[in-house]
Amino acid sequence: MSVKHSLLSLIYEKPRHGYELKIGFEQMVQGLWPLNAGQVYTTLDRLERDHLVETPGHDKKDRKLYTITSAGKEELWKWLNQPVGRSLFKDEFYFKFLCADQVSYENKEEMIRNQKETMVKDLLHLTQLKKQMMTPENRTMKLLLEGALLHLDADIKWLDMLVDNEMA
Amino acid sequence: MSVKHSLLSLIYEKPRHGYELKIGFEQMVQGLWPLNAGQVYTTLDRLERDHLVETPGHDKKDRKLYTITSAGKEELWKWLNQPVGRSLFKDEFYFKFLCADQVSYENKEEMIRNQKETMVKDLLHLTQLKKQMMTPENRTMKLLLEGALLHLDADIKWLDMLVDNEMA
DNA sequence: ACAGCCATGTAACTTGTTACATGATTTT
DNA sequence: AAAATCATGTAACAAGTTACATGGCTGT
Repeated sequence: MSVKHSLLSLIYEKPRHGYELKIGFEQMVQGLWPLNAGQVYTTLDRLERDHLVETPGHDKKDRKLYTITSAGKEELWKWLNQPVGRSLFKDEFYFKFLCADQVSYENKEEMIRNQKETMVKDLLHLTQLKKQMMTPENRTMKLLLEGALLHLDADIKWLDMLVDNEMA
Repeated sequence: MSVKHSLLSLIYEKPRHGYELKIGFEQMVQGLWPLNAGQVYTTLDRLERDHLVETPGHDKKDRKLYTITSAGKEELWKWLNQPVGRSLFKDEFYFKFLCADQVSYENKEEMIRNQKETMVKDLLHLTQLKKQMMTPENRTMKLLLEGALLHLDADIKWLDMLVDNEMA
């Protein structure tokens, strides 16, 4: 969603080199968002091009150290304060369902079943993950997981409701 | 999220020309997702390049008529049946909040307040919209809106919970 | 005549993403 | 020595998005 801004966040914390950012990112998202290493470098190139980060020097092992610029900080604050919108179609499933309606899709029930299946899997996975969040530095992640689990609960109920409605 | 597939859906229904697709799209999403006319044409070019649509002829007013190919239909069915994933970071706000945590953002409360504000606005807007969905052909949209409203309710409550938690 | 919508398109750019290449260092 | 991980990068593409140009048609 915004690899770019997450890298800015990590660099803001302290100057880092490319690989360190990859590791930092994965820690931050608890491996829930796999990131191709290459993407770190392409994104860093673009950040540097836009003067949001700089590379004033290297570390002892000659790895390029990225630091955030003042423009970079501004961009980061701006992004953080910008509310996210597009309530209805933020969730792609709504959009898919609308398209299915448009084409009078005959397989809506299977579609819903598939969606529910992955959501139930996610529910279990995130529940597991939440259990592991016991230290204070995991407090935020735990809050997010709680939010996500509430979402999933609601979604699954809504999908059940949809099925009832489809059969009527 | 997938303009491409929505255009396929509209073309599947019946052959259409570019502008008709723009109008169709906007009707479909009830204007909730503004679409630049140009995007229709760039997307159509790419669909044609990938042999998902064809332009076998023109209509009376010499407008290119797009029709869906069998490959296009397959692609559409595939997309419809593919469940959407990435539960946690599907919602960009979660990700933002994580980044805010990473940088020890001091303005979390404002961030949350801003987010809540737009969500409340959305809530009102979508509630209005839902009231207008009275005809049978609006049945699906009404269901989506109900889902989205449940989501918004849950989100707003969660945001309130976050604020409490931040102050503790 | 003029405003406004109908209609089509292009050039340029952003972000995300992958596949692949390459070599160093560390662990087993 | 072989395997794994550390580490950096490039080329290419997908999808979204915008600004802009252009001209026709329609109603007032």
